[in-house]
Amino acid sequence: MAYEKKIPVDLDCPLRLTMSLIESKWKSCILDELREGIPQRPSEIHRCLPEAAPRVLDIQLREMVEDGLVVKTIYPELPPRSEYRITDLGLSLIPIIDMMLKWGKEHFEVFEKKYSGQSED
Amino acid sequence: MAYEKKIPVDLDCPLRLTMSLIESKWKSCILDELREGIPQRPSEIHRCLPEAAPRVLDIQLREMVEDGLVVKTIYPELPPRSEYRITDLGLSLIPIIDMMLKWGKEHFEVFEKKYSGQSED
DNA sequence: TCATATACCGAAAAATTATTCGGTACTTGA
DNA sequence: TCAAGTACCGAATAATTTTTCGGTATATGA
Repeated sequence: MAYEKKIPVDLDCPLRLTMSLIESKWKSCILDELREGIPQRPSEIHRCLPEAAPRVLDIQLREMVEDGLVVKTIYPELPPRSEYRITDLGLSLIPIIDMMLKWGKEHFEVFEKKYSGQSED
Repeated sequence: MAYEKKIPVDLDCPLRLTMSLIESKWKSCILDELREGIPQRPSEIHRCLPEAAPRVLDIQLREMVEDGLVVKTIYPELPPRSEYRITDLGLSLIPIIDMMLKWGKEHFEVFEKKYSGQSED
């Protein structure tokens, strides 16, 4: 595991279970990236999400493999090559991702105004 | 604001905008609690979510007020009384909460097995 | 030879979020 | 008078997550 948790995930709450799989900073974006089912190399994912530190994507992709949301294929070549592909389990989260995407687009302006003067202190 | 962020929320990504409103540990549960539209006092919310530290609920409720997901009514009485009620904006997130609730219930067993030996180290 | 690209990892630092503790102020009921 | 309940808040601490930095190893092209 990437991060050792001292407090276990609360499995009694279905809401928190679902959240725990997608709440990390880039996981929802990764799922959105892989949604078409086309396998992508880590370097491609990095380029699609340039604001994310490559190390975080590594870590979050590995967690998503552990959670069964994506699968990883390693090709024994040099220079090294590997690919990540979304699984059926990962695909089953896409409707949720879509609703969040839709909601975010619809309510954009409200928060654009609200947080326009964010980092001035 | 409760926690001062040094890195601003990425408003360019609708997904991350939506996530930022609900990803805190108890916000989705609070929305689920208030979904019926019945105003609830902080102490009632605390009792409904006994695993949450009261202080966190205070902070997250305040953030949700700032984000316009709930409204707070303070009654100028003694002992003090106040109530939180979900807004239309908050209600518009309920379909997303519902899908996550549904997904979590449907995929429970997989993760129950996977994380059964979590806190043994 | 040297820079760049590939994929990955460990360790430390920084940032964020959650928790605990103690305090304010006033009321009711034992 | 004292305990408990109400609603808060500040500050310190703990836990978690993200970021940065440097390193491994090999291949290609300038």
